[in-house]
Amino acid sequence: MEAATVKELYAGKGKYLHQRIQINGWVRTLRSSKTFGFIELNDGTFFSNLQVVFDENLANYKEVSKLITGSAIKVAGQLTESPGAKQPFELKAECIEIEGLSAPDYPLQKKRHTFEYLRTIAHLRSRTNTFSAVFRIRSVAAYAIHKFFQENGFVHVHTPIITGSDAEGAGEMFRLTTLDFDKPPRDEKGAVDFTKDFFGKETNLTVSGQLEAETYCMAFNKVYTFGPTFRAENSNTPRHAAEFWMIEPEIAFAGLRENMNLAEDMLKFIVSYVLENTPAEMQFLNSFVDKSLLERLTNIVKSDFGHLTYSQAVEILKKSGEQFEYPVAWGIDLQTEHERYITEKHFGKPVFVTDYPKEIKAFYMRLNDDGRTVAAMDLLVPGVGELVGGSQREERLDYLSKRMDELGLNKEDYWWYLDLRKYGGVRHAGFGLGFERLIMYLTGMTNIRDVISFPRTPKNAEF
RNA sequence: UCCUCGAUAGCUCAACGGUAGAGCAACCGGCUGUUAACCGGUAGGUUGUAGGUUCGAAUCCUACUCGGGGAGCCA
Repeated sequence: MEAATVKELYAGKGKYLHQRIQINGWVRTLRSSKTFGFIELNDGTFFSNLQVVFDENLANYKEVSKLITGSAIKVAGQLTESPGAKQPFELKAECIEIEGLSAPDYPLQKKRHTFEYLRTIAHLRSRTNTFSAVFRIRSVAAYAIHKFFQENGFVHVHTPIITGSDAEGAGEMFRLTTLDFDKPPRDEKGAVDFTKDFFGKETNLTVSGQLEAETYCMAFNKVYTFGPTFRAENSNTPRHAAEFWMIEPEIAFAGLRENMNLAEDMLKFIVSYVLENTPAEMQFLNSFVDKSLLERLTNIVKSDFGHLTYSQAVEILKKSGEQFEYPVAWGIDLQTEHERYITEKHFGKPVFVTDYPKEIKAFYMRLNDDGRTVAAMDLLVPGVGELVGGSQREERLDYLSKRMDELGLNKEDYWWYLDLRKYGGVRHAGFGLGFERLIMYLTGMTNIRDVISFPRTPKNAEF
């Protein structure tokens, strides 16, 4: 008999009822009495479990009734309507084959565990309801992202993970080397001689694929990257990880307005797609993790995102009458508390803040006509804060060169980036979306370590 | 990195200067429709680590390690 899946049983709408089937899965919990018992079986294909009923007619009744949580079994029997209220059908076992026993010290109980404890058993936590929901949603969301961009004419670019430029300007980098740490080769000045290293120069793990993506944007018009990113910042917060995934679209012949429209369309598409395709998971998270999750996500799809400039945001904050811990003044970057006020209290929905002072933004952002702000945009969302950061890029070679000089950047390191402005450079724009922050937003999980399978954070690279 | 709170049985917690306990899990037994099943029993501990104060420390003090929350950096 070929094995069916629990997903098929739920999708089959009665097709399997009163049929003999086989299901392979893992015991989530077991309740037994003298002559019969129940097993909650999860086969990994679906969020919900299948209730298996077994009785003393089984040849191995005694062994089955003593199965420890986590054990793997194969069950053959007839699918019937269930008299119990909590499940539409159940499997009357005729034969249960024990495929892999679990040990008595199995660390997962049917009781609720703290997320902190589950992080210490990250190799097993995917067997819990919450992590089963989170990681299926993560998978579906990743698919939705590719679907959105592919269906809108974007080309997916795999930008390098190893980068030779040490000046991408987005934070501390992890150095990559094959040199012997105990006795590295030295040059005549006594410094480490990286010309003897694997690549013949200093190399690091990427902190952003944006600059490389821009080069492909000038060939394909619309491109996106979706890959891992590494930051060696000593950030100890629920929102930062040393290894995370980013989505970075880049569009040609487009400015800030098109950029914001793209971000809004993309976000709405992903949210709708996830809501539509993982209803059981969303319902569970809404009940046990974040009671306002469904309302918030539905609201996202329906509402038009807010728009205001940085200057307007500063005015609103000044007039708000709120007591902020940090002062509000034009020219200073918005603090987390300021961003939260704007998106959560003043607007109550996602908001684009645009046109920041050039001093607090990156060198590649396009200078506005006022000469003191750049065409930048941050998307702030309730609960998570900054979800998207982007800008129109400076396509004018003279402006870009001048700005790099002002900031003391070595233009030789960026020769290929500057070439883009020389050979048919056009208006273009793009943004970066932190994938894990999106997953946090989609699931209601409040710690980034709980939306990454094996999170890497300062002092933690277990597994 | 800074501020702050915490660490006691496998898990979740209690004991707040005077003999370390409970629920769940595990193990043994009972129970004919359970669903965080229920009922009875057994076993389980150098109280995060290292010092100090005290007749006596899980409890008070110091340092360190790890974890939570907040901040910075950012996505």
